[in-house]
Amino acid sequence: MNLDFGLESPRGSRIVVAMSGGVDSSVTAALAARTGAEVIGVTLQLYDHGEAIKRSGSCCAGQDIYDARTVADRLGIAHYVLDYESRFRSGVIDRFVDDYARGRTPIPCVLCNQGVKFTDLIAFARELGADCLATGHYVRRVVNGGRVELHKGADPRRDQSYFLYGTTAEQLGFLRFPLGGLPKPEVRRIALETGLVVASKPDSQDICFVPDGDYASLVKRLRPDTEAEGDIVDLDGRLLGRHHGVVHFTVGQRRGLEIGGSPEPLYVVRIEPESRRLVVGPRSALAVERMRVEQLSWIGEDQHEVAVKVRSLAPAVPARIDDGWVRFERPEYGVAPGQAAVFYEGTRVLGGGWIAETVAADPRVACAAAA
RNA sequence: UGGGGCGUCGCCAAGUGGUAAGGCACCGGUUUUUGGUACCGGCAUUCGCAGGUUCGAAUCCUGCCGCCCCAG
Repeated sequence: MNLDFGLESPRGSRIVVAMSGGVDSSVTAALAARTGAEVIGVTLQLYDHGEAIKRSGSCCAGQDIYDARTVADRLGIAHYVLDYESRFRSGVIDRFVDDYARGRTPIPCVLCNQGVKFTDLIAFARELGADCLATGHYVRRVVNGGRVELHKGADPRRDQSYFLYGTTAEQLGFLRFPLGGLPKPEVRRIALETGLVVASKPDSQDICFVPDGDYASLVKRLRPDTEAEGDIVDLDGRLLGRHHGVVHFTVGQRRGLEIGGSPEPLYVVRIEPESRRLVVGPRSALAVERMRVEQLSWIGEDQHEVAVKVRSLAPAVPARIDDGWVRFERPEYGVAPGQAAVFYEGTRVLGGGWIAETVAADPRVACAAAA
């Protein structure tokens, strides 16, 4: 286990640890403390004073902040709580909501990591005179010659590299991910051995700022227009039914259409926010042959032949990048605008960007899109 | 109110005397630091209604109701 955090001499160094109040970041703090370095835990208060207080296992609010503090006390390290609510609101929640209003499918975790967590928190850590910022992400930072690389976490079921593709080389130089080489059970074991109160706390899941997974309520509250009803049509434009707001749907989605009677399942093929129309079709209509990716960011050099992930859980598939367009070697299913495309070479993260538009493999669908 | 056809779960639909397939939808679970997907499980004591025949009917008979088509 790499316990020196990549520091010349841990003793005498200062490590800031981002503590969410969960098991992973708590163990990260524990490992940092073991090095003998001076460790400062920082917890970001990101949203919602009231509602999340009783809810545990979310991240960065109420009970979780309390848990982080308890762990910090246990470890005998300093602990700060930073109020980042307003920037989280504008940098993550507002964009999340706007994406839905535009018929796209947002992925807030990427924005949160790139903005609030890394940009802002790194700046704060530097102000504190820290030598590095450690987080509990399951990714690996590999120093290869003079170059710092970002790799997938060793535990394939835990890998979080998809959410971190936007990390810059400069940020990577300052970051440390001590859990990247560990399997989750080992992390829990360390938590138990260290006597952390969060040792058996459930893994967080869903969107952290959305209580009980009901993201639609939040979006509807902030953008009432997203709950306007609309038509559900097939690939030929025939009316099949009505829906209760585009906010409830994402490209590739099957459930919730409430349209029965067809011999095979129907999936959302396209969302047209202006007309509030939902175009649905069979699974074959979901096949995408290429997609346009915006705001490309590269950790290393850019490349053309890559493996690309279009969602967090999905094997990376071979593709070729040309001028902002990514062509899949084989059609990929359920590619939703608004999601991230992340490029890999083996376990190494090359970079990524936002999926802006897709071109269906089935010419019928492409035609319908043009119409 | 002449002729023909049909009425089985929310939708589509098998089953024509032996004790209600399947698909879609829906619901639940599993998986999961995004949304979704996928997978597993649940889902008609009852076949438009009422009688009758039979050991036994969704399946046969009679009547009624409803819908569709073709003619007028």
